[in-house]
Amino acid sequence: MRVSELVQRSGASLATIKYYLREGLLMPGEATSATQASYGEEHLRRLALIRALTDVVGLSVQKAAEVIQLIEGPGDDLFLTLGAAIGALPPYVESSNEQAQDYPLARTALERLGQVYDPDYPAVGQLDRALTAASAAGFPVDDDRLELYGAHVRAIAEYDIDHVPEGPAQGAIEYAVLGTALYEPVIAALRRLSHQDLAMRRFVPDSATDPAGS
Amino acid sequence: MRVSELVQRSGASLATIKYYLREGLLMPGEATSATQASYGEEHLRRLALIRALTDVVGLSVQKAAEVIQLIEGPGDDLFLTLGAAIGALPPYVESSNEQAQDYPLARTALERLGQVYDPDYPAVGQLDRALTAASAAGFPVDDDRLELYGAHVRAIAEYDIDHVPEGPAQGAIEYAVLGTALYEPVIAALRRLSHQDLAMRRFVPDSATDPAGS
DNA sequence: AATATTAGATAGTGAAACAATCCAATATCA
DNA sequence: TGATATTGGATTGTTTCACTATCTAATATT
Repeated sequence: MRVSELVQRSGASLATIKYYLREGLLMPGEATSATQASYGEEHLRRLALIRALTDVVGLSVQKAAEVIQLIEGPGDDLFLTLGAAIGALPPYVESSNEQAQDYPLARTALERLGQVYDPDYPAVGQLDRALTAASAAGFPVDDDRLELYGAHVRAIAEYDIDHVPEGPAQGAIEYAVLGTALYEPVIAALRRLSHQDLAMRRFVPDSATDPAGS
Repeated sequence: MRVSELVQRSGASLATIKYYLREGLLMPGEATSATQASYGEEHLRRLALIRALTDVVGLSVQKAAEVIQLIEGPGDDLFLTLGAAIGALPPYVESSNEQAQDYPLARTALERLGQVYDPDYPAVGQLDRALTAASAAGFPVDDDRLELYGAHVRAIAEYDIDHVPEGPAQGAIEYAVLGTALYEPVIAALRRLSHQDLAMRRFVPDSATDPAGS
């Protein structure tokens, strides 16, 4: 298909597509002449991925480009590649490429959960920041909460790991990175909706049979 | 304390503090003269909250202002206030203030989970967007995954609801809004770290006693 | 009295994410 | 075959955001 059709089917404007082409998020179409190129279904899927990463996950275009580069041509070290991809996900913590950070809150939390972790893994810094921010704002995560959250999150993570597709490392990386990124908003939304469900059942008597409260 | 001390203790620059004052995120200090005002601990806490909402939760300054307004002076309808606050949280979905949306994916998902929900609640749109984006990018949420996620997320939400502080509605709103917002990054980071923990235990034999793999 | 600080107002800055325009080369259609 | 439309490639413009800087006049501090 030509660009005009890609514009129609993807919903993105021509200017936006050209921009993504320039920034390397979208691969160029197969050139058929000096002024024509043909695009395929993979371009449509890519556009959907870009919108998912930017609009839903909340990545900047540059971070989305990083993630896409990583799942396109993963390095030989699976853990390094995965770590780099996780590091690009929000909330972004600038990696201290010099001295290793201490991350005291994250460390004690992970020890309490009995979890194995690599201190250089970006998510450690992300956890520390999240715990620090919650405390500073007056909502510290106490041990009870941490343990309950940890147990249920671990069950979710186990399901994720159990369903890594077999086959080439490429597919596993893609599943790991995009599954981490794309399912997070799902989990967040489900939690918000569970809050509402529980609150309605508890505080609004007939809500179970009359959701809208009309 | 004077502004200079607030600058020191908060880590924010004077220009930034003035900006937050202008935008209504930070309440003005008590004026002691035409060119002096005194600030207290509540200003420090507020600054920490602003940074938590912007840096960690990922809100824009304007959305953070909305959230702060809502928890400062909650309306008389608890559910409306809560819905408005949730609506300001990312991923931001513009509310269709005209015709009610359909949200087919979210609807079937919530029906399968047997959850009560208000279709006007912003999280419904957020869930739909997240499910749609995941599908379009090639990672649909199948029923098994949905049910497992749903069950564990519900357990987390139950803990949240069980620990709503007693007392005035003001405190409950604040807990609900900030607990929703501030604990989400904690949950996300814990999931990422559980992935790593499980992957290491599964694929790297001695990792349980040698986390860094040194 | 000299110097420093501050509130309040206004203007400026740099990055980000496109959007618009231009040109020359090709397609497409009448 | 000629007129019109589309496209690739490059460049420039626009808008928004989150600050940052500057200025003035009044007050604090030394």
